[in-house]
Amino acid sequence: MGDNPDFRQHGDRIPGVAGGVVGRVNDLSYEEKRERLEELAPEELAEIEAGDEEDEHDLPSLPNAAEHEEIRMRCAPNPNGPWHVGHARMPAVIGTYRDRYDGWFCVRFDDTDPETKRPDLDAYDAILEDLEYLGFEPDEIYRASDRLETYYDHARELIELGGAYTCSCPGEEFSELKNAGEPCPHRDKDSETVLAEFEEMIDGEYESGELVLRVKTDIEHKNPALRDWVAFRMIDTPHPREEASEYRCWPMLDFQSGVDDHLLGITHIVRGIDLQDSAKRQRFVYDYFDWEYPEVVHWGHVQIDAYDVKVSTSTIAALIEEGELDGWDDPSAPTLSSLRRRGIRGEAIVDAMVELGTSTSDVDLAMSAVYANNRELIDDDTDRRFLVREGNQLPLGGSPPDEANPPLHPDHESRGVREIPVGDAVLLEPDDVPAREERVWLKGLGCFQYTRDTLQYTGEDIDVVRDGDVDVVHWVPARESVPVRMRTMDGDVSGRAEPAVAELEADEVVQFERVGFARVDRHEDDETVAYYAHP
RNA sequence: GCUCCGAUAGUGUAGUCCGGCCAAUCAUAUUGCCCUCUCGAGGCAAUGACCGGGGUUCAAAUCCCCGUCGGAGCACCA
Repeated sequence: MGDNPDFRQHGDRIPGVAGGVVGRVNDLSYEEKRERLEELAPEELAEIEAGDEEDEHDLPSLPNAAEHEEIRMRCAPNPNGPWHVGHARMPAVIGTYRDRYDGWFCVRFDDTDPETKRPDLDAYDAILEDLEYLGFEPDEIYRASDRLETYYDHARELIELGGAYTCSCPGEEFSELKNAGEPCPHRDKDSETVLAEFEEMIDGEYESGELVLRVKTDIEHKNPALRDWVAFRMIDTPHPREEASEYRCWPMLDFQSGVDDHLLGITHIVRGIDLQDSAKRQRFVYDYFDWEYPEVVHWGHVQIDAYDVKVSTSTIAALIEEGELDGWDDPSAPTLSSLRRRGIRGEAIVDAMVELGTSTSDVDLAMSAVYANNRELIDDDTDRRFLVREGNQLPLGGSPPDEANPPLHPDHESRGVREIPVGDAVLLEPDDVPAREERVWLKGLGCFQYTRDTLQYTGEDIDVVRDGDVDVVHWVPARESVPVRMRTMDGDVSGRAEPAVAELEADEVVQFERVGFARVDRHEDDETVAYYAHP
């Protein structure tokens, strides 16, 4: 139409004409379409078929991936506690990219604040365990607190390049100058003085707040967030790691992370929008050193539905401290260790995180998506068992069989059947107790009518269920069942299970029929403890 | 106040760069039906979205402008 403006007045007929053609094309088989396209436009076909491979990935391609010999990424957690569900996003995404590009990723603990974000010594290993649970093994592990000398060396070099200055302005005063776009009096110091003062910082000759090293950026930059930011500051509190406890002069994230990303050969940085300006800040350092900045992907925050507690390490820690939660793996804690204890596979979480993509807007993760993934992973392998929660006891009459033999898995009869002794009374969940004179089908056992306070065995065959007149319910023998405490997100539920549950291996995941999936946690003297996963 | 981002069904996502049956993809969710000795699994179906307003154009989810809403940074936190 650009070539033939005369056609424009007939533009509204395009849908009619194109529609017919599209209709005819849609009627062709896949092979016919492919053949026809090969005749008309082989290069288009090639593009489409390349695209087909692309479509198998849930994540968008990494920017300029082809230009790098090896895709190298890092996961840079602050070890201030075990991971919550939201933390799974980073390993899920970069681990998925690593597999896709045959790349590399490391875990680098950015533990450079011994005070405000004080590292928790147990968290280093806890995080690595969480990572293993998710199914990833890092190619390398680093701790920033091992690398202080490297950061100092680069700071010295930066000072010699005239890219940094020591500054003793109180924070508030500097902030005012900065917001006005005015340099502070320390900005023009010669580099010998700066270097000497920086060495004194390293030697611990200043106290917290007395002197910082700033990167000289552009004091009039239109974005105030980028103006002369702090690279090193003094911290009086010793680092909890023995190896790092003597250091007092600590780099800020933007300096440490910027230097490390270069030294580790990181090609792609994935991080949250809270660090949107980090790349812009770090670029000033990169420019001084004449380094090339990695590609950056930013994503928004993840909210997770289904949890009452706020998903943040410090909030969870506080709730544990107050006794609101039993620990990091309490069933209602939004942590990875909790999901693991509930029998949810790390893979289910990873898949859900990958499905979220890498959009810069904030996203909500629906736990139902994780549950759906997990159900798909485990359903086929999971044996069925009966658990009756807060059961009502009902005597049996009419000489029912001594033993019931429901299958371990309805879709796999070859796995065999369970052997559940019946006895002279059963427990039913309150909602399942039939009305007077009504019938109910006890799964794997038979049909019963509720008459004169007893369940009378009627001996009818399964057709009564197929006719739709009789509800099918789960049950346990009143006497030979075993006590179970099932821990759920909404609190503990007591119940009784078929006897074999007392013999299950810890860690086995079962489906309590009509209740949901749960993981057997342990057997205590008087009860079995299970953790509920999901319906 | 200054500076950056972003906005497609309940949720997430594809499409946006390069406008053209996009009366919009897929998954999940919810509901109904079929199947099943589970409320699980499987099958089928329904529900449900381009933030608003202008502009450009024969044609706008897509490009431009203005709003609105949301997020982020302006830390000696990460």
